[in-house]
Formats: sequence, structure tokens, C-alpha cells
Amino acid sequence: MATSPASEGKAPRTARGEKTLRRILDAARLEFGERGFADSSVSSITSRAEVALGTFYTYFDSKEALFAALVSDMSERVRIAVAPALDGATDALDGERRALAAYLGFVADHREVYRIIDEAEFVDPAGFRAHYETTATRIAARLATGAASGEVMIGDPLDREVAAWAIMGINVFLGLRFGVWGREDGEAVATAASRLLRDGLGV
Amino acid sequence: MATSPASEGKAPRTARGEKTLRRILDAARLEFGERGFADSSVSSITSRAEVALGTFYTYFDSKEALFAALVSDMSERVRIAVAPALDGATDALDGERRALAAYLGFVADHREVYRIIDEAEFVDPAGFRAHYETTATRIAARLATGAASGEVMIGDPLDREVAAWAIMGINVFLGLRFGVWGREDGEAVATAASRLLRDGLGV
DNA sequence: GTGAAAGTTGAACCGAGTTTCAACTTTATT
DNA sequence: AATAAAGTTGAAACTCGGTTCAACTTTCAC
Repeated sequence: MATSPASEGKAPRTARGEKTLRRILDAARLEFGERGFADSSVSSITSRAEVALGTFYTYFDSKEALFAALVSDMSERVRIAVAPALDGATDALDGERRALAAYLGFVADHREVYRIIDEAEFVDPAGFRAHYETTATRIAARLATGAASGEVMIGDPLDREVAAWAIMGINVFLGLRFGVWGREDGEAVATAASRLLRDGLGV
Repeated sequence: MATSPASEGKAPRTARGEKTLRRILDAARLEFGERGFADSSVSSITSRAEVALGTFYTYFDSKEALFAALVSDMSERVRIAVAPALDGATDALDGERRALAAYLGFVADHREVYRIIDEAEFVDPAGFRAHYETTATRIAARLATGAASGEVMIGDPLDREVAAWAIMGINVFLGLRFGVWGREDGEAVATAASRLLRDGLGV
């Protein structure tokens, strides 16, 4: 795994190169976010980045490789945006509420990120799967901790995995509805979802 | 809105035409499901359907129009596959459990449908949004009925909409994890999810 | 300051796939 | 049976964008 987002053996070796690579990545994030993969051309990306067409291939092997680099980057950005919200949680389920609120805010501010990760299902399936599996694993680990300290009711391992994927699904769909499409108050949505998650809908 | 899946003014007028249209739709469903929109060419679809390339344009204005027709079709298929499961439910939440189990079974048998609807986010955004908004509306209506008969705890309208989108998110993500990627026992998964939905994770 | 390495440029190459169309065949109508 | 309408065919026109590359410029190391 390359530590730089550039393709294998194409990492920049000077400050100038680093800056150019960053310009390309930023332009690509916006371009892919606005137009999607198919309608974003390498030339539209390089012209947005204000570099020549050929420069692109100094850092990436292909348009797909750029997209994959972006997916990995976006996956990490989501994690970094949400992680701090967990600090100061009163219990495990309060942590999930805070995480959702942070996620909704992040999505509303960065719709491109949401779209890029979604489109990865078709452009970079491995990256897509990696993103969701690691996210689910992270949630499952939080639930396991909460179960150990008696804050969360979880039975067998299947229950835990189902719960983790369910929470992830809730977050992503509320992100679509209330972050990407609408702009309702994220806190209120997170509170409503949290109540559902804690107490359920049963009487 | 055309009643036939063909493009405006291109509906078949003979039995032969109807059959040809069906062949194209079936081939397209499989092709798009296996390779995705970008890697499916009109010619790969027509050759799978065993019709000539030009025949395609007798029924569709473009590759995108075909995809859009398919999305609308698949959306309806999902609805039809899930609806009967609701009959015989003991209460509203049992209905949601049955619906999820039916959905998981359907997805496992028809991964193409799952993929086509997902890819619609980029190829046919209007169809994508229509699918999820009508599905959410349907779930919300069920919850409203359940609330009216005292089987479900729902407060204000925001709660109901959040719950509907949350349930949809749960279903879709469990469909991805346990229908498309894995083939675990759908009933067990649905039961675990249903417990979560009814009682929550709180102690 | 000098040579080597890194980075930049954009025209041109190239393959691929969508769409068109005019000739032809089959089906429906009277 | 004759005519019109519907449907089929596939070669070729057309479009488009990814990728290459050789000349050129900038930066780095000593």
C-alpha cells in the first residue's frame, strides 16, 4: 500500500510535485463529486487543477487509479471527521448518537465525499467494500465495549454484526436524506435516531 | 409516463416486437447487473439478446433510456417481491421483520436488481430518488398505521420519517452484507434486526 | 555554477462504443 | 393476394476521451 495517494512508483519527490499532486486530488474530488466518474474527464480535472493534461500521468496510472486513491482518502476523512465526536459520550449509545450527528454535519458540508464513496461500488469495488467493512468493524468494536460494560444489550456475534451493519445503514441513509438531499437540523435527526436505537419502536 | 418500458413513441405494436423488447430488457438486466453500466455496451446487450445492434434503437432512444426503464422496472419488482410478505403479520413490527426477510431472499436471488438500483444514483438520479422516496413513504405509512393501533411508538412526523429512512437503511445494508456479499441465513438476520427494531439496544 | 533528476507541456495517437440509415424481411390489414 | 406498416439488419459514420511521448523548464545536489 502506497503511503502517498499517487500510483505505485509515482510519488512526488519535490515540494513542487507535492503541490501539483494535491491540486489534482482537490480538483478531482470536486469534479467527481459534481459530475460523477463517467462525466468527469481527465482533461476536465487537469484544467480545473490548472495543470497540463500530460502532468496527470506523472502521478497516476489511469483515471481509475485516481478514483481509487480518492476513495481511500475520503474513507479516512470520514473517519477523522467522526472520531472526535465520540469523546465525551456518556455511554455507548450516546456515542453513536454523537457519531451520527457528526456524520450528518460532515455529509452536509461535503456531499462530494458521500457521492464518491457511493460510486466506488462500481468504479473501485475493493475500496468500497474495504470502507464499509472497516467501518462496520469499528462500530462492532464499540458495541462490544458497550456490551462488556453493560450499557448495550447484545447477544451472540451475529447480533453484534447485524447491529453494526444496521447502524451503518441508518447513518448512511439518514445522511442521504438529511445531509445530501435535505438540510434539516442534524441534531434533531440524530436524537430521533438515537431514541429508536436505544428503546426501539415497540410499545 | 409510458406504460411500456420502451422509450416514448417506441412501444412495440406486434407480438414479435413485444418479444424482442423483452429479450433486450432481460439481457440488459443481466448485463448491467454483472458488468455495471459503463462496461455494458449496447452491442454486448444486443448480442446477448440475440438481436441486431440497430434493433435496439427501435425501442430505446439511448443506453441511458434503457437503464432508466430498467430502474423503474426493478423498483416495481422489489415492491412486488416484498408486499406479500406483509400478509399475516401479527403486528406492525412483525410485518417489518417479514418484509426484511423477504427482501434478503430476493436480493440473494437477484443481485442484479440490487446493483442496478444502486447504480441509478449516478446513471438515473431521478429514478433513484423516486425509488427511495416512494419506498420510504410506504414504510412511513405502515408505521403510521401501527402507531394508530398502538403497536408502534412514534412521536412527531420527524420521528416517523427518521424511522422510515432508518428501516430502509437497515434493510439495504443488511441486503448488501447478507444478500449480495454473504449468504447467511436470512431469517436469522431478519430476526436479529427485528429484535433491535422492537426493543432497541438499551439496557 | 553545473549536471542530473524531477516535473511540465499539449498535440497527436488510438481504441472503443454510440448512433444512424438504407436495404431488406416479416406481419397485419383489407 | 396485394399493400402498408412494423420490425430487423449490420456496416459505417461519428464522437469522444484516455493515454503517450519527445521537447522543454524547473528544481535539487554537490
